[in-house]
Amino acid sequence: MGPVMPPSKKPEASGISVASASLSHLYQASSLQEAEDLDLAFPAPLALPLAPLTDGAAKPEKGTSTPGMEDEELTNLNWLHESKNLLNSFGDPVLRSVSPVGGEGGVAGNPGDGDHDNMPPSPIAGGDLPYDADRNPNCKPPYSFSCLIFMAIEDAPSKRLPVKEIYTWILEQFSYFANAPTGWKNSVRHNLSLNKCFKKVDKDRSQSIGKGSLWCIDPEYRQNLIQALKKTPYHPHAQVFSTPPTSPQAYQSMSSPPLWPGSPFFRRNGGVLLQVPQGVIQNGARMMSHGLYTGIRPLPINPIGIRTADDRSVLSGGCRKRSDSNPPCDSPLVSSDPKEDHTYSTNQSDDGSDYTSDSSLRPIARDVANDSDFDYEDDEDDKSKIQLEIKKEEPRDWPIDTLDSTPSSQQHNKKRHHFLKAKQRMGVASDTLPLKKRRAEKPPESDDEEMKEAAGSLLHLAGVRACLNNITNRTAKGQKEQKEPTKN
DNA sequence: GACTCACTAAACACCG
DNA sequence: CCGGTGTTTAGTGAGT
Repeated sequence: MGPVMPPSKKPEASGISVASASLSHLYQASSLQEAEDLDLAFPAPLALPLAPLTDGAAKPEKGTSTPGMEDEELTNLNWLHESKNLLNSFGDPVLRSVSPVGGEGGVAGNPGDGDHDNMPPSPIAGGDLPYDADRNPNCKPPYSFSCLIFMAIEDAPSKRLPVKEIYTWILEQFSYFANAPTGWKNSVRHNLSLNKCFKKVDKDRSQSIGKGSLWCIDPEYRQNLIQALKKTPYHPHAQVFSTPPTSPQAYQSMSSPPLWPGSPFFRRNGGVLLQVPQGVIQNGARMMSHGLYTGIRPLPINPIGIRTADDRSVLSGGCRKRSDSNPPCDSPLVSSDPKEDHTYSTNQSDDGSDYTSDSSLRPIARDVANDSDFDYEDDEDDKSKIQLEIKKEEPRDWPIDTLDSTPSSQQHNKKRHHFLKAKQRMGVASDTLPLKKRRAEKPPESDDEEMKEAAGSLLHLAGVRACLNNITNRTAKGQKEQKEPTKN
């Protein structure tokens, strides 16, 4: 059922330090069940009853929590757990054979797009129909290659994979590629080479993986990939946001679960991806995480299904790889140079700013990654470390609208505009402005509160406020009890 | 229409 | 020599 790691070698640490206690357990849990057996995954209780899990995974019991976790983490894991429940209600095939989201533009595009007729056509290329994994087992994954590679690598215990195993992982997770011509492999290699997010690890002499190198995620851009991943697989149901279901049951009856939080990759990793940038957590996800309806994802500002420039830039701009030499961070690996540019990747963020060449503009991931020898694998509590680091170096203007992508909807366009107006009223730079400009325009201290308000405005516009209030009231007590007394 | 982005295709070099 | 891997360039389609 769940994703299966290729029966391959899992190279031990060569270039990279490995193994954190908690996080590595999360990573190494080969299944959700295992992760939960370790009491690591989805530790936060839910305040409201959810449908029973269908995969047999134990639902965290009310009142239990993972010691040492921050409340934000807990609340986000709440969100994760909710998502997991939701996803479980849809079954695994959904995760493996999802339809493209948000039209053709940009989403793993091509085999299946028009001119490549030997590919199975995308059954719902327009993104207007709910995907149906049963009926369309070979529909195109909604993930870009960047995301696919990212997931593959992240899914590996060592966080490094040779390209061949990346192929394998993708094939195992998405049957779509089994029937696809091998061109996608070229795309994978192309992406590995050009995308800054991916770095080549110098092969350990002792390792005999055959040809090629190991590839890993550049910690500097990991957050970008996470962002990209979060927004990529989203199902095109505008009503998810416009008219939130009034009950968990209603929500679960919806045919458009958020894929990302419950993806095999995500489940395997026990919610690690919830380490979203602080701006997201504080301004949106945190609020939303009190809700039960994971379909109402944090700050669904984007018109659903539309991959905006912001969206795309997360994949490319922040994650661009320069062709040769050197890593900017202390990452052990490597063969990329964020100081150079590339034709395919201009290394611009959504705004056109180049935060690879301007360290001050780099996303938080940089700070996390560059913080001495930060390695998301090697610290005992690196998970919380990440949270803490993110807290410290919040990318204030981490585009909030990078959270979602589902098919375009006028309603959501309107909401987005409302939100932008709200932000403007509050003096917050529009997220449509280039990152540099936004940073320049923003008052350094107040934006957090402003963003919270903006988030609130948006949520209100999205019609989820009432829902939130309900949930918050109901869960406030329980969450209070869960919080660790010492934070930060 | 310009620009940006993700992607495919192809060519080429390198290596085991 | 062959095949896999990695890099680079060109071109396309889509969104902004």
